[in-house]
Amino acid sequence: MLRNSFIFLDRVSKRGEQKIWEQGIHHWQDFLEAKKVDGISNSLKPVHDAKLNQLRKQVIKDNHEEIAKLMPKNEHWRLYNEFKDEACFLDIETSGYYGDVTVLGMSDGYDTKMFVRGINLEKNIVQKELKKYKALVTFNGSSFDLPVLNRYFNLDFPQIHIDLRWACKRIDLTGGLKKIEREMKIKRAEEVQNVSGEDAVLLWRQWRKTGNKKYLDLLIQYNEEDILNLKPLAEKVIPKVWENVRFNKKI
DNA sequence: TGATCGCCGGTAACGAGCGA
DNA sequence: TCGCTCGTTACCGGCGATCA
Repeated sequence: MLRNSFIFLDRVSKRGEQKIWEQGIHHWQDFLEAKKVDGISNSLKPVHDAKLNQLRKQVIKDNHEEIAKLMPKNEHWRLYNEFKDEACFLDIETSGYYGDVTVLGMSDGYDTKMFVRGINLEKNIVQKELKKYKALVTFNGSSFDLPVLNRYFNLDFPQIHIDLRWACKRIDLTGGLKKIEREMKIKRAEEVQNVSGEDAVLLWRQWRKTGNKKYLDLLIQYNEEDILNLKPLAEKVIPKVWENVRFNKKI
């Protein structure tokens, strides 16, 4: 997917990328070997060649931070296959509209780690955990989770960031994570099937008020379900988005 | 090589929609 | 309800293709 992409080249739009593919140039190597590419001026071709070589080097070095900078943010989903084994599926709960972070869940797709305010949700612990990953996968994280975490902990996120909300939208999947999960037939544990983001706020308040651990456990389970479902969602959605882009079904 | 024309990308403004 | 980002649209400037 990554090595078939040309979208990161200056003055190459989605339509421009289609035109490159239509000329039989499907791979970076094809582009580098071509003496002339229609739609690319002779003066721009060496500039693009240099950028492709630069990106190729960063891929060989596995330098995810540089790759993240070179690829437009809204096209980071194209890096999923390259980095899915080093990706962190992440979701947060807060105490209200853009309030304090109460629960932070991270998963590598197999194991989950939960961080709870007042227990183990501390900047240095979170920072250390985040550093293990080269990519972050969220739902609406670019608008919510990452800005909130940034404000709460003053953290930077140099990783590749794949926001599944926008990947879903490209294949006409809208309406929030829970609705999309149902449409994609991704199951959620019965106990938290009817829990919403607003309920998560209430669960936190109940836990703080009563000290009854059942509220906290349910909140943690809800967050855990969110992050565990992000992986199957990415696995289902990203190949479909690529198919749309690659075969010009919808760009 | 220079002139012309048309297309395409960049940018700004605004709206939509999602999270808790 | 608030804050945020992305998508859409319109406009403008620049680039590329073509021709003489």
